[in-house]
Amino acid sequence: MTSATRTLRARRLEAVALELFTVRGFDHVTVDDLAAAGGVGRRTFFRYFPTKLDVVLGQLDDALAALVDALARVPTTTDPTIAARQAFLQVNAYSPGDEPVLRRRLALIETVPEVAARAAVRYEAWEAALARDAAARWGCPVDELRPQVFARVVVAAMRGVFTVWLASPDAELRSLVVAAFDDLGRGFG
Amino acid sequence: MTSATRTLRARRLEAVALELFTVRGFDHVTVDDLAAAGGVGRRTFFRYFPTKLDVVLGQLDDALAALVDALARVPTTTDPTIAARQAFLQVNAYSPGDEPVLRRRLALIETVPEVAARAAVRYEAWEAALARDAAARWGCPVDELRPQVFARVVVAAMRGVFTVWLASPDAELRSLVVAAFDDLGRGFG
DNA sequence: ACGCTAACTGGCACCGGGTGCCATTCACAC
DNA sequence: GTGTGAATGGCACCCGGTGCCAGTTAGCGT
Repeated sequence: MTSATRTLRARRLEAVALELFTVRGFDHVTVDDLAAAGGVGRRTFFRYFPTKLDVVLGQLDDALAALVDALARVPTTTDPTIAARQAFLQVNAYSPGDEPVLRRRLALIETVPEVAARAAVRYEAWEAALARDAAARWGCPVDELRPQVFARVVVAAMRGVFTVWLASPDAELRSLVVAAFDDLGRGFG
Repeated sequence: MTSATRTLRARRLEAVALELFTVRGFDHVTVDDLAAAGGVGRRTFFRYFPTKLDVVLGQLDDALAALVDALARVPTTTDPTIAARQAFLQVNAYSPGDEPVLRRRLALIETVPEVAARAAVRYEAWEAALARDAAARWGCPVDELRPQVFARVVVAAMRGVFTVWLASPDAELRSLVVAAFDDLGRGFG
């Protein structure tokens, strides 16, 4: 099987799974269901996805890679907050056609606690990347309070943005991101 | 069985479980082990703790209640950031004797991904409480961007504080909390 | 002291997610 | 064709979690 076929199957499985999840509800769909619906054996399913939960979060890793990339592109003299803002604006530049899928995904993440939990674990990698970047820009050790807090705070802000965006269909993702980062820059005092 | 006996058993189970977890590692301890070590049936174990994971997070709920309480005590005219700072300082006022236990707990939370995930779910309740409080103080709807971001950001900052505190044995928890909230108030710009 | 009731207990069978093992199949090279 | 390596998927198994139910215990009124 070529790697193109592989990602193809993965995409098929993912699409079918998301469909089933949104229709029947996450925990009323067994892995056997997913495998059968994807025309694949249960054992094979677990070779494509490490976990039932990870089907929902599929491309989060790609997004992380994109984030790291975008951060690296911002000049090292730039302030961490500005840099992070830039990076997130780039990463979240979805084409309008992708937004419905994104909405579905995020809705699942927010609705199903287990999936939310898994997402949180995934976000830790984001936090680590952001902390490293911020520490480099500030010229301080990574394990100091400031970069550690900064990194977690940025990811948290993005979560907040997604929540609000999900709740209000008319809101524009970009402007929410900008507003959130403005708050972070100015401070809440 | 009196409720006093109940919490007593729960405490015993919890203590034994934490011991086993730190010695053998979280996923090399089965629930049967925990039950047996606590001198209790497996089925009964699950009546004390809804999940193996929740054994580690035991008193987080009490802490949440304490937080809500502390927030309610701060005058409504006070700024949300100040109010949250106050509240967290109160909630995290551990007696020196409790710190070792707290350290163990937090270490487990940071080390074992599944536990971290569970903790993240628990923190959502904190975020909701903080968002409600902040919205009330700002006089805006809860579902707006600012309180939503604020709430998540505050919890994130606390997570950062715990991480740093855990990594440096000499650091004082109180001063870290203060420093983190100072950053939030001033902003990172 | 006696029995009644209600709560607590824990065994048992079961489900669903996840893994190791292994025989089979398939694509591709020679 | 034949051999080789990867992908497949069936099978048995482990573990966390739940419903069910029978046995035990604690507390109460009489």
